[in-house]
Amino acid sequence: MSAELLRAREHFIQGMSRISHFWGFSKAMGAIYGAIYLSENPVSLDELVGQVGVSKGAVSTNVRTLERLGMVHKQIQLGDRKDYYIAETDFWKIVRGVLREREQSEFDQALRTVGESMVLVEGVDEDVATAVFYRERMQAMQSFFNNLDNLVGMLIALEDLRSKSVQGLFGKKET
Amino acid sequence: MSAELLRAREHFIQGMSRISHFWGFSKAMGAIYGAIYLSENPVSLDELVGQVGVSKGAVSTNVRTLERLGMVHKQIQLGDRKDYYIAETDFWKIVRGVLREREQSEFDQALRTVGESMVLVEGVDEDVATAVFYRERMQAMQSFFNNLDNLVGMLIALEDLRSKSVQGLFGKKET
DNA sequence: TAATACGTTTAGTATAAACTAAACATATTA
DNA sequence: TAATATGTTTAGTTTATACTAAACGTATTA
Repeated sequence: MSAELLRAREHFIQGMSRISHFWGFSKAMGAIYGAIYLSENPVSLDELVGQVGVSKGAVSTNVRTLERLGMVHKQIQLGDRKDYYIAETDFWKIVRGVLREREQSEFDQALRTVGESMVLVEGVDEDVATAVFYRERMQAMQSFFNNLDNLVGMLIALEDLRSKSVQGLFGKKET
Repeated sequence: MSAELLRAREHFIQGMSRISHFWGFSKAMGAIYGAIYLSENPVSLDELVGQVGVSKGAVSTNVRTLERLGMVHKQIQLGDRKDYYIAETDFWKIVRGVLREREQSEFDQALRTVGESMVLVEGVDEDVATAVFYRERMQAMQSFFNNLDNLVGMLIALEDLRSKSVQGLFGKKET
């Protein structure tokens, strides 16, 4: 492969690493996704080890996470014991997967914790003024998380619509 | 303050730590915000040291970040050299601030990197098939980031509307 | 001017995350 | 059955992050 293409690939993969890290995943995971994404053919684990330059163990665990998130798909080929991977290219589907897998459970946790705190404030009959204040604030916070939850739900729904070929909603700056 | 309230406060603050960490900030930052959020009166840096249980240096840097994000506001009181902090309670405003400060710059970076990679692919006249493939894939990725960018812009706009008292859009599950 | 009260910065340290190398389990082939 | 090829798990190490303790700078007071 020409030096230019190699550099382009390298640069792109670096960018994927950075984004991955930003979203709270490991850099290697982003790099691995990038490598798979820029492959015309399904990629084996050992090829990834060579291309990305991390150990087999790291590739194994990272690729498993990628699969769980629906970012790559395993492809077993007949008469070949290797696992091959291809990239999911519907990014909105990926966003849905990540939101469902991570954000939703975190949001639920947040809601639960705030709710539990509110329960703890119930039945306090000393420090009345402070208790009232706590209730108000916690209530406001809970309300926010509920709304955020709804908003994420709306986004997922919108993306579901979009994936069903309703076009034009998000295309303003499309290049 | 009663033991119940203290426990409620503690639990709430723990939750804020967790959320903070989830969003890629330090746990201490969330705890500090929680402590300020649950204070009826403006809180000084030294009070925070006592309440949250981290060092003065850590409080100093974390509270500065909180202020930069618009999550707390400094309040200087006449004839008092201490800085006091109060919590921003408009969470959508906070979301806007965080989006603007962090996500936007990251999105821009992502767009730039992908763009640069595409430039590197331009003018490759060997490996034509591969170059075409790279261009397609990178193009699709860039398109996605553009759309994401637009979507975030839409959200900020929606929240701006909401903050101008257009009600009912996000209230479905409000408690 | 010295002493005090504050917030900030810095050098060093602790901790958590993610990696490597190697052992391992399992399936396939010779 | 032994040897090989594969993916996974584990123990240990590296690295990045966030903290602590203390020095520092600056403003205020005595």
